[in-house]
Amino acid sequence: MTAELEYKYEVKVERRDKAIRLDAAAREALREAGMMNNNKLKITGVSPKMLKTMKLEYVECPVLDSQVHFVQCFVCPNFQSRLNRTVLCRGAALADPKVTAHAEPNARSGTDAQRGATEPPAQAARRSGTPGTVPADAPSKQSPTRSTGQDAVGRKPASNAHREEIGITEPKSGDFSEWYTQVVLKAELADYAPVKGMIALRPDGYSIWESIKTALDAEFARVGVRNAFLPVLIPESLLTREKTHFEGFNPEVFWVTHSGDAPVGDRLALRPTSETIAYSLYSKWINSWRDLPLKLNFWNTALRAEIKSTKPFLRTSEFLWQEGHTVHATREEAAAQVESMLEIYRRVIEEHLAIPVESGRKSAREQFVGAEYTLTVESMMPDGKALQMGTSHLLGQNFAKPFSVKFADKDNVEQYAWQTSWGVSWRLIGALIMVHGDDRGLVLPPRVAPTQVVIVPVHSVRGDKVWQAATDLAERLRRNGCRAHVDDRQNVTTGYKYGDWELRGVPLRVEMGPRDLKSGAAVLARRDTGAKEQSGLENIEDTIAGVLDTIQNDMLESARRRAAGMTSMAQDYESLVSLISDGGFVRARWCGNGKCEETIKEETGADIRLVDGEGGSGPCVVCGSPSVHGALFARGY
RNA sequence: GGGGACGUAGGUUAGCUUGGUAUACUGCCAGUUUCGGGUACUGGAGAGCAUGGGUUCAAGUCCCAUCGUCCCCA
Repeated sequence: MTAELEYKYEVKVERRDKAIRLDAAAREALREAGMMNNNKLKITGVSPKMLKTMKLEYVECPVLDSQVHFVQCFVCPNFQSRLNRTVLCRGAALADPKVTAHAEPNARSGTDAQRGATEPPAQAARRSGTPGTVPADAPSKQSPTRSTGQDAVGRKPASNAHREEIGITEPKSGDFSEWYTQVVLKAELADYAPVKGMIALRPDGYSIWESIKTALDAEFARVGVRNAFLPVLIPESLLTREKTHFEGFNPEVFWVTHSGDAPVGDRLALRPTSETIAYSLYSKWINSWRDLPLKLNFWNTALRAEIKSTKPFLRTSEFLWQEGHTVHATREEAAAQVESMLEIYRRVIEEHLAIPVESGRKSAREQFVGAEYTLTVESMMPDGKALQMGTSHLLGQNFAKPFSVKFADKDNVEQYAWQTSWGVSWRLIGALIMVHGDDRGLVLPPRVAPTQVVIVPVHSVRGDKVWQAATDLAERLRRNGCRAHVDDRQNVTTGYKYGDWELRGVPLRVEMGPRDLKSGAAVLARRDTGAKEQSGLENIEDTIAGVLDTIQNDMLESARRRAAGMTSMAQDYESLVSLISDGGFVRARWCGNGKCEETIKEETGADIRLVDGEGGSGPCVVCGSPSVHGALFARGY
């Protein structure tokens, strides 16, 4: 009996009438399944407690459809008395549509029931791991259909799905936003944190940030900027001191209102930016012209509530950045500082991140709240939207006055100081991903790549000749100042490794196998172009250094070409509108009037990314009045 | 401001219509095997189903509420 019990029928019990009824078909089915013996019925889906406490009234016996199913049955000697629960069945459910049935009331308890209780057959079956013999009658017809069905519909897609799961499933040219998110997550640059709009930076992501930081620090040092640190909490009174500035940030400020359970007196803001706290301190630190210029930079995070549309690196409620704050004796000197910081940004972004930028001034509408003017570097993303890469502000004396940043000049006359602030954030990482990434994932320029070269030993186990050669090569490369890594994982295949490192954007892969060793060579595979070439092992450090340089340059060049292809020129308003809808930068003349800017914003969604005066003079594209402002329009992030 | 999707093992996910303590893949661990473009086999560990209520003998499944996340359009 045991053997016959492991199969396919599920019997559901409902409360309806007072009787248990099964029709002939159901009885037959149950009998086949061994669930019914004479008038003794085994019922599924009933808890012991249920059987104890309720009157069983109605039994349905739908035969399961096409799935392997675990069916539980209960031996029901007497529905009113105590019943023991036993597991009887396991196996493929088969066959026909529902058989709803009615049968004799009062199935009564019997010795079977007791036996079943003590020795549940199917548990035994389960333990032994036998899937249960399929009864000959039921399955033969359905079985082929079902199995092919499963193979076609279930199995194959499952394995495909797995493939896709590892790599990037969305082409860059498809749903760009989806592609971007996948690259961020799967290349393990960052992950979503439990709080909305916040992300965690993983080692590779942080490493890129460190590269940016290192590059900028070197440039900052060159122009006499030193690093320092400021607290994250800013008292409300300070934050509100410069009205315009505060109003610009107010909606985005996170407030700390309690310490423990006790309310704090003055609310404390989590810094949305540090101007206010910095300058309140600067006023203490600066007394005379001899204290100037004061040039400090702060590497920290800023917090701004992004309630809507957050995106890793591009719009996050907390972001890593640097903010520089300098103080000067004259406006000219401050203005020069603003220029030179912008130039530093341009150079670092192009030389290290290999992203071409446009630079210019923000319109009054777009500039930093509290600034006299704002300079900006902007880049075009492959989806046709512009991204602000960095800004540099001339603050004039707008903050010096409310914060009393004053100094005694050489004539001992008290003067308000002239100030600047400037910053870039981890948005640059977002730009890096978007500009260079491809359908296989991340593509990193060598200068900022956490791993510049990955060496994959082929046909190799740890400790053998090939492995030794790979390890030696890595050591040579490291000594040569190259970030190299040997992927000697034993549990994944070579092909997997290739795909894995491509996803992560490693610029150069070196393949070394027995064949290569024999010929004293290795294969170099470029991430950016996919090109493979053989290289002799002699002086391979130099070859690789050269290839990395080439990659770095090529990436900038190809990004330039793509950017150039996304910049167009509009002579009149109609062409401006149509060009904007195609995406990319559109250069046009603008009279400088905010109303014209507003019109374009409203009708096309594009704003003025920057004004650089290029393109000669002529009529404003909107109002036609004479203009000397050449401007770049685009939709933006 | 508007709209949509969703919360079940580390990840992806089945189950929800027709309530009966959960499916598979992947990843992970151990071992064998493989390795020149995502290897195969065997054996393991791993979730009580976002949270709180309610209905019920019984809730991942039904009802109510709350919280949270993601995406899209302005």
